[in-house]
Amino acid sequence: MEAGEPTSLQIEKQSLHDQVASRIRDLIIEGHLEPGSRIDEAKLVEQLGVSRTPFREALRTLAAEGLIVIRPARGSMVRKLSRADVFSMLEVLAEMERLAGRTACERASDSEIAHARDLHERMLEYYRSGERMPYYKLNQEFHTFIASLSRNETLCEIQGNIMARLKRIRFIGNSEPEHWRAAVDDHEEMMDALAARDGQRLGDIMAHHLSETWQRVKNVI
Amino acid sequence: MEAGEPTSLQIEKQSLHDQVASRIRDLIIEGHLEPGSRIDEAKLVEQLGVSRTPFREALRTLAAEGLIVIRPARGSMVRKLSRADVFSMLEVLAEMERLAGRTACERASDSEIAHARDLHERMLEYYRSGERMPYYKLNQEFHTFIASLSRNETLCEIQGNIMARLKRIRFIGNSEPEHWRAAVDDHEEMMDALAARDGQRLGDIMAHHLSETWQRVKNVI
DNA sequence: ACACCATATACTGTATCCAACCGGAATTCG
DNA sequence: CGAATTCCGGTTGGATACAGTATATGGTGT
Repeated sequence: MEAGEPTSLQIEKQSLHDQVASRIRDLIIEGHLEPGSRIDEAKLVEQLGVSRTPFREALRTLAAEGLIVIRPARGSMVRKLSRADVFSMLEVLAEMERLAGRTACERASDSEIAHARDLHERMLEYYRSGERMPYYKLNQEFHTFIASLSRNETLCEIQGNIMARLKRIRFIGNSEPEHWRAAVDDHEEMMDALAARDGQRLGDIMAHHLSETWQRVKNVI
Repeated sequence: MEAGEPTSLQIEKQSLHDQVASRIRDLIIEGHLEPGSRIDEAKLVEQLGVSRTPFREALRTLAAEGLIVIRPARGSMVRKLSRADVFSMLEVLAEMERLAGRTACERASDSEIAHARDLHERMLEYYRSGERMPYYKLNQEFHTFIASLSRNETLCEIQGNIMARLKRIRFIGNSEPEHWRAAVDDHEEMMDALAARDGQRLGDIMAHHLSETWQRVKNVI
């Protein structure tokens, strides 16, 4: 959701609660805060070296983003995703990516498509050398980039939000070799469709890609 | 502070910032706070009779929802939607409703479809008697209900969020009689498709319905 | 007239206090 | 002896006062 514009010359005059929110987001995504675990306000405030006010503001933000749950007078906890939660997110995300794929083919410039190709090539290398983590990072970037080609701000925002919520789970997902291979094949097809500017096909592949993710992931939860 | 939903026996143990957030949300949606206008923290705090702490937490929530914009050290303002913003939201919303329509046909019970029919009939009456406001309210409820039939929590959440952002604009939208009539016709078709459990068709109509909304609205912004 | 500086007016962040509430433990009663 | 009630500790929620800082405004000097 944040991660805004590195392009603009804007001074990153982020307010403290934004920084705190980003920090906690990372802690959650990277697994330093277990899903379902209580968030000890006093302890985290101590660790981060900020006072309670901006910290609590940050918690409200994360709650609105759906990353944590706040129960009045009982503190907040990292949101634990149920099977149904994950399925519903993937179902929505699939349609988001379908839309992104369809419109990207209409709205992207040639150089942007070339850049997508470049990202894809680099992912291929990481796949061949079996480096999961860099592949995973690039994968995120690839999907985010395709979304941006839709020129649809709202779509980017929602896609980013859902991906943030699912990050840890998706990472777990492609641990098995054959799954990983299938994912890479999908990406190959995506690049074909994008190069041919076949929006319908690209959208279908991207949606299908996520239904495969569900197959991958559903037994792990 | 009339909260409004006495529907379930749910304990109304809402924390203060939630109440404040709802209150401000209503102020924005009902137009008491103009888009683009600065939000005078001190004044609103005074009016609402709360202190700054829950108020600012509420602002953070609304910012995460996209209803207001907070610029560090320069205060917050009601988000002003550009043409592109509205288009992007409608484009996303259309896909959301398409998904809702498609899956609703698979997952809804007969009695739920009957309830949708009931909502539709009541809307028809308001249409015939020309009562815009009650029609509008029921219209919101109708679309929200269809979304709920998808059994997809995430979809409901996002659809609700986008609808909240667009509420004022959509209300402006159907001021012209012929547009209103077209909208009613769409709803008639929706009910047909839902009754026939033709998910593809229902999804298409609902998406098309929103592209009409864009045609309605685009000149007003 | 324009530029620059000083002051005023916010908004942001901190610290502290008190009240309300949840959960568990101890006590009491059946 | 078991169960319900009560009490208490710890945590969260809300209010307020205060300090720091950035923006904006207005005035002054060239």
